[in-house]
Amino acid sequence: MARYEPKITEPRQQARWAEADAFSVSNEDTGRPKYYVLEMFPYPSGNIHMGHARNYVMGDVIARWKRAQGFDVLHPMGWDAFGMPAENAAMERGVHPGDWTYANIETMRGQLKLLGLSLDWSREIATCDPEYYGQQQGWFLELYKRGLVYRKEGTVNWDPVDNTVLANEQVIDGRGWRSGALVEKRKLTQWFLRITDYADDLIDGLKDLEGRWPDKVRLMQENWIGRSKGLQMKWAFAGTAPAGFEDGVEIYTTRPDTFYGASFLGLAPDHAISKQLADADPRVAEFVAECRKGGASQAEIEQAEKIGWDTGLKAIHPFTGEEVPVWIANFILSEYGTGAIFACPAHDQRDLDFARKYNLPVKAVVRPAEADDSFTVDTEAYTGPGVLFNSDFMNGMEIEEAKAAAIAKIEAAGTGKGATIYRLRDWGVSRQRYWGCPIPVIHCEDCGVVPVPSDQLPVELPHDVTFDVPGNPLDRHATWKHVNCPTCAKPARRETDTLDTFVDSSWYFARFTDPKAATPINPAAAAKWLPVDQYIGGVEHAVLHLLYARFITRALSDVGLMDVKEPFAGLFTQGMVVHETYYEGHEDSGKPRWVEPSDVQIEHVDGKRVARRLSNGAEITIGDIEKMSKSKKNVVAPADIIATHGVDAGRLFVLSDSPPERDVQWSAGGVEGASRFVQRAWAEFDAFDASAPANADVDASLIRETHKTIKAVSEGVEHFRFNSAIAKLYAFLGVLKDHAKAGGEAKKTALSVLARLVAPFTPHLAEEGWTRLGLDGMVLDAEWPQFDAALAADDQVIMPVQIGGKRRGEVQMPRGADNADVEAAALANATVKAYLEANNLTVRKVIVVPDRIVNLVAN
RNA sequence: GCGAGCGUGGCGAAAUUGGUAGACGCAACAGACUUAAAAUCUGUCGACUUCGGUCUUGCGGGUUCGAUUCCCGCCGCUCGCACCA
Repeated sequence: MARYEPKITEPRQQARWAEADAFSVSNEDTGRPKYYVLEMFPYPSGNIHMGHARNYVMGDVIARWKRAQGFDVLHPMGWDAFGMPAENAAMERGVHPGDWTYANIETMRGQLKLLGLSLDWSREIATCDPEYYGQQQGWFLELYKRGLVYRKEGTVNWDPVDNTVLANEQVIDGRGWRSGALVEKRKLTQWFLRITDYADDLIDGLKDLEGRWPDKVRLMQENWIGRSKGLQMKWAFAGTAPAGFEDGVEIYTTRPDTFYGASFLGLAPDHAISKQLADADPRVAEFVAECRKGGASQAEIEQAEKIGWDTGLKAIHPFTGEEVPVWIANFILSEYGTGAIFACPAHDQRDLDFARKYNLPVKAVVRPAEADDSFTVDTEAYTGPGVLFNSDFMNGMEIEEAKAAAIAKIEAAGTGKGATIYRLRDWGVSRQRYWGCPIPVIHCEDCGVVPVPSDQLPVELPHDVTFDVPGNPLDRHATWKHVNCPTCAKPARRETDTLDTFVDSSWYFARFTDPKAATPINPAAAAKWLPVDQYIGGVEHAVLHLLYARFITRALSDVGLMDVKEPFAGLFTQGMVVHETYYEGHEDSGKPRWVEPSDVQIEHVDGKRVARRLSNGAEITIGDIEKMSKSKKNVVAPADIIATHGVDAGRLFVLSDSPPERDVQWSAGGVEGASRFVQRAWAEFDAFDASAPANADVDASLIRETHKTIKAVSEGVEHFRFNSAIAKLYAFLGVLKDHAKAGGEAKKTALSVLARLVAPFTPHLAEEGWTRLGLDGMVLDAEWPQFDAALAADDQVIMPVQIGGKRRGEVQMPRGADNADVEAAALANATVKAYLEANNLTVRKVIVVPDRIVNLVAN
């Protein structure tokens, strides 16, 4: 028997698919239902790694499976091609970012094609292509016209390593999401997109995604948007008010029920009043400066002590008329709410810590239902449910009731009103970088901000730029920014900021529906294909890309460019590919020398795993299992696996070992197991003998097993349980082996089912098997097999007999047997009888779960 | 601190309306084939056992005829947010 040679068969089948142009899909109506499956497109960093491979293979399984079910499947691929690494390469190696990017795309496209993915390459796009970003500039100006884009001076997050501004979503633990540098605050005039206009809709829309998006991602978005309902109101000052605050100071609270526990007013150090006082008094200025010192990292915030400054100002309590002091406090954020609060120490831990430190009053106004009015608070604020007391008109009310009453009273007085505020900030999209989409506006001294006329789009990046000094190459380019104003023709200045690359990826899925359209989006094509039915990618984009894309989809629909609300009807977040690490030296000493897996051999000594370097035999340390990364050298390249085991084995392994949402641990043994599967499956196809006679007994059993397998694999694929589906396929191979004597139609059907069921996972093997069976055409065009429910279940079932919940015997019964018959059989069972007698038990009750189990309750 | 998820053999894991715990794979061990090794094939593979059984899904309780699954309380790990009023 010939060994299966992936090196020969895989290129052969890929050539057949290419010859047939099998994966190009038309926008014409075919009468078939549509299905759009998309994986998050890659940044062209240089190589396709195992993480990419797992992601795209998952998408390919879905795409091939849906195709077999008769759908028109759109499965495109492109490149998220703008971004900092290209500029870093330019700085380090003197190559042009564009040249570097396009060379990487070339390499990676070749690597992707090796994977045998059912991709429609005719729709390929790269976001750095002027054809793409020019259309992006087009819709950007549409949003500008509608007021969804604006420019303002504000405090922004400045990444001192990448020399650019970052959006809030891109700052993690106070550090740049890409560079890891500590982010600084700077005042700059920047472009913003009004994502906050959509805050409510973005939260409310999450409900419709229930069941199709992971709960975790929906929750993260909800928390990120951070909607809270409360009261915004002014507190008047007693005596002289700060200039401009004669009406009082505006505060925000979610706990208006605790008004009577108010102890002081707190202002953020950046609040306008704080600044005014700081300008007048150097001691205040010094205090404010002190507040700014604390960093933004976790540890620093946890340790940061609450500090305050008594301004000497007094504010008037809106209900009691009493005067309360006004403090500047470091724990109050200027960016949230109004940057000012009223503090109720008894029911807020931060306020309490502060009040205890500065000896401010602590008055409890909410008590647990079971406590009485003597309830007080010591060092722990009471934030639980309860009843109001010490609160005049609110006494006896529950918290929610009291909130409503307090808001109503303030609204009646006209000093404030109920308000909903959000944690979400508008999206700052200006980047002071070269390799991005130019913001298509011109600054004219006379006319102000002037959009570039549409007939002058795209605004293309200049090619001749230098990276020898820090800063924005566009800004220092000799000629590019000097243009004449489109309105008055006077000399003017082109905007030199480029757009955040997350803008590029916020609409690419729509562009894929007609990537050559003369407008950003072809409405008919978008209507045909959108939303994306199944989107697959990493969970790290839960509040970045996935939130931005939902926003842009809504915005583009609102300006009439398409008509879609949610871009991704279904989302799946897949786990990473991880690998053991190996090193010489001590990790603790800071200088581990990482060793590549290809240079490592694992031995078993006294039952323990010991690693040795192949090259010199030295014993080395086995480190943690971590995400594959170049820095730790625990990388296995897809191309190497393909060369040694073939694509199909690699595809099978990344899906077989762990549930798709969990990390999968790459192992040499694991992929060898997958490779064995491919060989064994081929052996079954290859052993097929069309002339072998039918064999009634064996065939009947094989038919049953075949239908069971169809059922299990179909359900596994449907519910993203690829590992379970593959386990069933392994088991089916065992069945085929056990039924070696089967013949005739039953055998042929079983094998043709095997070919179709493995096709999403190991498509090349499937085609080879299909051809070997003498079947026409390609598996690719074959229908997904259907199972017969009656045949997918055994006609005889083994039912365990439990006594008191412990298994004591079993009876074999026909499927669907009457409970009475089952009970009789169980009681008549010799083993069961013997046990009952030996333990002197009498059966009191019998529970029969049809086709499952019998439980005898006895004593 | 707040929120969410997870915890099952030596390892990755199955067991989705409460019904035979450990499917399938890896590793390991034994055997066959081989001059030998690899590959391949066959078998064993949760723990203890007086071979009758007993115990076993992080720990402790509870509900139930029956719990990996539901409830309560701990312990541990992972992820997200983090002074958000």
